[in-house]
Amino acid sequence: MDGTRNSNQRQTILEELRGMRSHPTACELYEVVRRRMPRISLGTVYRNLDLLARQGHIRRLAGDGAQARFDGHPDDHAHLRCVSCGCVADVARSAGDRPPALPRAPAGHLILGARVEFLGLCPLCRAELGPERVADLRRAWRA
Amino acid sequence: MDGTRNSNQRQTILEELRGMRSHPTACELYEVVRRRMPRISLGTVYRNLDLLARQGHIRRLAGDGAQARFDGHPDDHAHLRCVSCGCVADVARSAGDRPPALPRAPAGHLILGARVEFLGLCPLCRAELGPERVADLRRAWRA
DNA sequence: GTGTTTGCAAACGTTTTGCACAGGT
DNA sequence: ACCTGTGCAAAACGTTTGCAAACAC
Repeated sequence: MDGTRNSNQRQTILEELRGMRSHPTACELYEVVRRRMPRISLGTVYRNLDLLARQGHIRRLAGDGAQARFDGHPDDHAHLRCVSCGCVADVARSAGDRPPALPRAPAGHLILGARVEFLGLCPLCRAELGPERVADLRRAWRA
Repeated sequence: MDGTRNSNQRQTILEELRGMRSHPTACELYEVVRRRMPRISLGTVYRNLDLLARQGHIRRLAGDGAQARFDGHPDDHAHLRCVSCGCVADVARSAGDRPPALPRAPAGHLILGARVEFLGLCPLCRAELGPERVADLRRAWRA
């Protein structure tokens, strides 16, 4: 029917990812899984994360340039990404907000959903930039 | 005051990026700029894209894993990213939709705005996956 | 003149891939 | 038994960095 089998490795990777509330990179998850399966390889972790993401069981958060991060809890929280350094923080989802209406898909495409990502500054970058730069950014975003 | 100078390279990179409606990767932009400045180096393109993004003049779109893409028109259109292959298509912004309300920022953070990214399937991946897989994805996203 | 920016090339870290073998069904 | 999944290591890829020379101010 499907061709995909339930390997121990895949199950363990999924369990461990589900078990953590953070958004680990592939390497971080590799380290965690390795505690239960010392002989697992990094390549296997990558292959399975890719597969699981394609099947929609987990979500891949694009790292802002370099590392991708993975989210085992696709639906409970929103993310706030620092526009300066790219780091990600969780944002509590408030009661009122609802997903944006889905637009009509361009020809041939299919729209499944929407992801809202909040953009801003983390404490470190905010301090590093200083008040003037921060004011500049606020102005730029207001436009 | 600022320390940054207006190099020819930086100006050209910004002009070319502003001149295109797509979301080129650094390499693609490098190729384009090279037609005007044959001796420019890829490193310079990266350095300037990074600088311009930090200053808020352009926006870096996190590639869904690998390449980062850059957007010279920060505000006119929404993006539809294929959850399978990661490619990006433009979506016309319809009149009704407005940016989601901004939540309270976690301590120390500053929220500047929100980006909505639609997720779905491009025509190629939709065909490649086949009706059953597509139905699975629809179900997974409805949850 | 001073300090930023560039070109070049080498280094870096992440991700992917080829292959022989192990493992699930 | 068949064919998918794995471990391993090497390669590929995007991106960053060190340095001396070039340039903007």
